[in-house]
Amino acid sequence: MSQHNPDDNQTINDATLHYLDVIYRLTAQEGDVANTTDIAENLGVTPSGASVMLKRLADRGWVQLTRYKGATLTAMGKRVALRTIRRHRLLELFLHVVMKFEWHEVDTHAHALETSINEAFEDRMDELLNHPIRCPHGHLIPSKDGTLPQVNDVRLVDQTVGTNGTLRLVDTDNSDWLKYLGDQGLKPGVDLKLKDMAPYGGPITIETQHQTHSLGRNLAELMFMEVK
Amino acid sequence: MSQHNPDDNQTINDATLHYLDVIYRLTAQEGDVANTTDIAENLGVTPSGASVMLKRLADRGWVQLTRYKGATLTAMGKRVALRTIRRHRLLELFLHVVMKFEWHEVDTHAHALETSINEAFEDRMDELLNHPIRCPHGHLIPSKDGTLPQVNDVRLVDQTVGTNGTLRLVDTDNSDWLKYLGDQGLKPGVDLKLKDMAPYGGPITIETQHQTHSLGRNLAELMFMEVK
DNA sequence: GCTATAATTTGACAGCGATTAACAAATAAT
DNA sequence: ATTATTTGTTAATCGCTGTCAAATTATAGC
Repeated sequence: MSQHNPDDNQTINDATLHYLDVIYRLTAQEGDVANTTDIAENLGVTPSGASVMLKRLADRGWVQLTRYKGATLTAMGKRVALRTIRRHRLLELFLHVVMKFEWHEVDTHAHALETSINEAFEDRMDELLNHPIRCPHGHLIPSKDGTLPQVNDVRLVDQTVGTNGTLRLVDTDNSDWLKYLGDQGLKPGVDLKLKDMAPYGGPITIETQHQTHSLGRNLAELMFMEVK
Repeated sequence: MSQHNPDDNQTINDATLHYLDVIYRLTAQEGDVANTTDIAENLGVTPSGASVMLKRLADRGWVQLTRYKGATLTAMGKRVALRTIRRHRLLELFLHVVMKFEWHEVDTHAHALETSINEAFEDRMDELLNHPIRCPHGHLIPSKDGTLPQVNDVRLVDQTVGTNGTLRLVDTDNSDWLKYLGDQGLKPGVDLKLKDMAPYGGPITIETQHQTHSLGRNLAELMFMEVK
């Protein structure tokens, strides 16, 4: 499509938006550079295809490219990426809260829609959801001007045994893992206590109101909490 | 976009879906043929562009083409078109009822989204809206197997003065006209009585519960009612 | 029936986002 | 330091949907 957006994101096409989105996510930590292979993988295209496209995006001013090194977003690219991410996360929450999709289903739907909605739709979701700051997984929703809310999320695995707090973010879009965690009641908002951390990458034991859970390190590493 | 639909409408691309949609609407009355210029106009492309694309659609089996005459849909094309129309109309109603958009705004939004949603989204809207049979303008929503509900809509201008009934359909997507009629309270569902029809294409006078309206023939011709 | 006009199609080509195959640079391993 | 491996780029090409200009067909008027 795809160019039927009634307004804004003016004439930026779907492909560009998806590239910017992916590059943004791959360079989320300050100083990071997104490499061609990762970008290609995230978009489901071949590295050579991504390479060609990245050159175009650089020519058009969205991307800062260092040959054989990788890509970052320009200020302009970042602004557009944040707008897409805002729409994606608002969509995820909308799909979950209003349309009653499960939290592990919303990413796929949101992805398909994020480049088709316009500003009025974005604004309407924002109103209906009462200006939320997080998607169902806990990711922050950028404001329209591209700023992110300030929060105190810390990695579960960086805390000491005995820490109390509230689960705030599960940082993955892997549908299977999300379904598993959701079935256990481990979604943002639950209060929990860190009971045990086995050494050498062993499992983490956490306690919620109702039960005790033992999680592999890979899953635990995705989880962020706000300490009480 | 645009090919990010998680499922179904398998790999039929946006352009194809929009062509089929337009051709379906231009051939709604039995026996009609859609001519190239009209199709082009409805899609915002040049007639030559439409001509090229129509040839392709014919080669791919969506369209029945008679050179220099016009296009109709094949059974396959009709099935796909009806699916898109179903999604469009469900979206319109969803946008109106759930997202609180005005009835004259929904067509544009629905158009942008109709090729991006998947079957799960379609089904969910259908459930949330309780399996509706009409969009906000009164157009019928085809079922998933492509059948249209049976109704008794008749043209207002074909009735005799004194007829009572309920407004059921306003057959236009012209946003200005819709806004005007909506502001007058003339939306599907209102009861009305035909008070007067001036001859020679003159205005039609109708009475609703609260007031009397005088409408030009062009507007009146868009309106369909169910006679009491 | 012939001609003027309108509608339609064809041909040549462009832009975009992909692909594959061949080549080049960077990096790690010995 | 040289080689092998991994990663990235280029060149040629494809499929898709368009454009414009020119040629063709249909249609209406006389």
